[in-house]
Parts: sequence; C-alpha cells; structure tokens
Amino acid sequence: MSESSTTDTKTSILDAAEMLFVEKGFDGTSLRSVVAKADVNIAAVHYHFGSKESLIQAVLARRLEPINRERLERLAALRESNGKGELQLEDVLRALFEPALRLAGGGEPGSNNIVRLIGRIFSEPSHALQLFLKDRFRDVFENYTSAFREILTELPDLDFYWRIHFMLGAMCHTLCDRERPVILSGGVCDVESQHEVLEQLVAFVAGGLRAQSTGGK
Amino acid sequence: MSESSTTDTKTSILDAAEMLFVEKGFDGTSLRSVVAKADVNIAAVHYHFGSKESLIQAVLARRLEPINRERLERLAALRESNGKGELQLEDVLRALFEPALRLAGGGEPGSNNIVRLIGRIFSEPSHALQLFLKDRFRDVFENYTSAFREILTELPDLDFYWRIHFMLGAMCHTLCDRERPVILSGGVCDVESQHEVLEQLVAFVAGGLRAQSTGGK
DNA sequence: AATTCTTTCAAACGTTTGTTTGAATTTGCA
DNA sequence: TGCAAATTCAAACAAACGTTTGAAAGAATT
Repeated sequence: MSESSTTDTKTSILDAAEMLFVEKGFDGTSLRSVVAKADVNIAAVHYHFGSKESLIQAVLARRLEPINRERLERLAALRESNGKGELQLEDVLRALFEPALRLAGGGEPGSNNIVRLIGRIFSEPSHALQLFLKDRFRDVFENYTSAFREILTELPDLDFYWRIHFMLGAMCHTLCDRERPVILSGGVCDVESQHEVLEQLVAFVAGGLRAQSTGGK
Repeated sequence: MSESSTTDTKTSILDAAEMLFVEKGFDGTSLRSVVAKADVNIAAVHYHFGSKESLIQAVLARRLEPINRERLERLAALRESNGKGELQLEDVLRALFEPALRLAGGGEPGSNNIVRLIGRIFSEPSHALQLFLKDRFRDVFENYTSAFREILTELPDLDFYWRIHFMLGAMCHTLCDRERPVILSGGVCDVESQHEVLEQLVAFVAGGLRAQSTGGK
C-alpha cells in the first residue's frame, strides 16, 4: 500500500471539503465540488470515507480531536500546578478557548477556515451530527463543567447552567463569525490578533459568569 | 381576487417552509417537501414568491419585521420615559431580547420554531442572505449600539465592540438552541419560561458588558 | 516475474433538485 | 351574465445530486 499516496488523496479531500463546508455549509456543498477542488475522482470519496455523512464527520474529527485533547490536558495541568489551591476562572476559560482560537491564527492556510466551521456545527439541524458532537465533546463538557462549578460555588444551579449555555454561545459565535467584529467596529477589532480575541472573550465571559445571581433558588 | 384564498396559499407555504427550514435548514429543505406539507401545487411557490431564495427571505421578513419594529419602539419608549435621565443597561437589554424571546413562548404553535431559525441565520454561509439580514437589522443595530455606547461610557472602543459581538453570540445561541440548556442542566433550566430565559440572559450579558476593561486604549 | 491487494478511473445508476410551461380553473368587476 | 385578470394545476424541463459499478492502474508480497 502506498502510504503517502493514500494519505495525500484522503488529505486532499479533507482539505477541500473543509474549505467548501465553511463557505457553503454541509448541505450546500456537493461531493462533486469537493473532488473538483481536491482534483481527485468522485469515487475516491466513497472509497476512503464511505459516504458524505462520514466525510463530514471525518472533517470535523480531524480538527476536534487535537483541540479537545489539549483542552483536557490544559485543565489537568491547571489542577496539578495549583496543588490544593483553587482554580482561577480566567485560567480555566483560557484553557477552554485558546486551543480552538489558536487555530484561527495558525500557520496553515486552511486552519483559519475550520474555526468558523467548528463554531457553526452546534447550530446544525442534522440529528446525526448532533449525536456525533455529543460524543466528541462529552469529556470536555463534563470536566470543564465541574471545574466551573468548583469556582462558582455561590451560584445557584439554575443560574450556573444558564450561564454555561450563554458562555458556549459567545464562544461559538466568536469562532463562527470572523468578520462581523471588524465590520461592526469599523476596523477597531482585530480578529487576526489571537491574544486580543482571547482576552476580550475571557473578560466578557468571566464578567457574565460572576454577575450577581438573579435570585433563583 | 380572492383575498382569503390567496392569503391562505401564501401563508400555508410560509408556515410549512418555516417549520421545515428549522428542522432541516435552508439547503436541506426542498420546495417539494414544502408544498407537500402546505398541500399546494409546486408551481405556487414560484407564482407567489418567484424563487426559493425569495421564499427564504419572505419567511424571515414576516417574523423579523414585527420583532425589529418592536425593538425600535421599546427603545424609543425607554428614552422618552426617562426624560433626560440615563438609560439603564438592563432595560435596554430587555427591550432588545424580549421581542424575540416572547415568540418562543407565544401562543401559535409555529412561532416556537421560528425563534430557532432567527438564531441560526447569522451563521448561515449564504452571502445573499447575509446582505438581506444586514439591511433588515441596520436600524436596530445602529440605535441599540448608540444606546449601549451612552451607558458604557468608560469602556474603550475596542472592548465595547467586542462585547457587542459576544452579546449577539449569547443571544443567537439562546434563540437557536432551545433544548441544550434543559439537557445540560438535567432539567433545571426551563426554556418554556420566557421570564426565566430573559432574566438569566440579561444578567449574564449585563455582567459581561460591565466587566472591567482588559486595558485596551 | 507472478500474484494479490490497494487505489484510481470514466461512466453510468436512479433520484431529486429548482424552475418553467400552457392549459384549466377560479375569482373580481362591469 | 360575460369578460379579464388572478390563481391553480399536472406535467415536464435540464441540471445536479449521492452513490455504484467494473475495469484499469499501481504497489506490495511471494
């Protein structure tokens, strides 16, 4: 088996699909446009991935796996370095946001696009995709939720879970739409500055999470 | 001309399309599935709307117009009732969020779905749709942005615009995904309670907007 | 060199897509 | 009632869709 040629074809398809999914969406992207961009035969998609649905999941898995692995590693590292001390909210937020945001400012050309894709998948209607994501994010969600729970001890459950939800919204929206802040602000915001995006997002979310409870039980 | 029959056909198409767009997305919804649900002839779509793209915009416009009109009215009312006094952040947030959120708890069965659709359109890749939305939201955006600017006087421009962006993210995510909070929280959150959603969202966003600046210029 | 497995390819499969046509039907107005 | 406009309808259009096929080409193993 030609390891390199196989990898090249598969990778070409993944790269092309990734870009087109960002531009046109999953349903809006045809396999024919993918193989045209990748310069491979259309049958190669089904040979290497089996179906369009599986291709979508492969595109996502390739990026989500390292991101979510690093998220877990960084949270574990925070716990270890802190000993028995309390976790700091901003540290946990950075550990959660940065692995995804760094891809946006990363070196490889395509990596900028995938960030938008990751932000968008949560609002995709496909049930199969939602189940797939639930699996991929379970560990990250459980670990970070309990970390936040340790920090926000005084917050009632009701407020806590709502705010986790809002936090995900701010994060997904930021990942998804890389142009709006620049347009809205007339060029003041710089989405290319990974540090700026991260610190602004951390400050906003931390402020939201720490806000006084609305008085729920 | 039979006003009622015409209206009925057009409305049936709009209602059916609205529900299917929520379930399957714009690209994932075929006109044939729309006319099947609406129980009308397929040619009726092009007779009344011209094209699928125009149908999409008509579905959105029907709901967005009253929502955005009420948003502007409520902000104007706030300004008037306050006289020369300062606007209160929470009041402005409620004026912005409630017209959309109220549809979720509204009486008519279909209205629950459209809220999810409104939350999702911002992450739609279609350029034509983005231009359409930019037009529809211009007034609301400009008026509310200047209102927030009056309130958050001490916030640097950089922080201000980023936070407007994050606020939209939390709002869209909340509108878009009506099940996640319930699932995440194991039933603690109640998305059916319009008051609960509104006050939780207002508290989080207000906390985020009021957070200390990260030290930008 | 012969053989087996992997990978690529052009071509076609049947379906479904958005859109159009032209005739039939219904409606509003004189 | 009669005419003209508005609306509905069945049928068909070309194009694009995801998927499959079976043979050709390539790589690895014996």
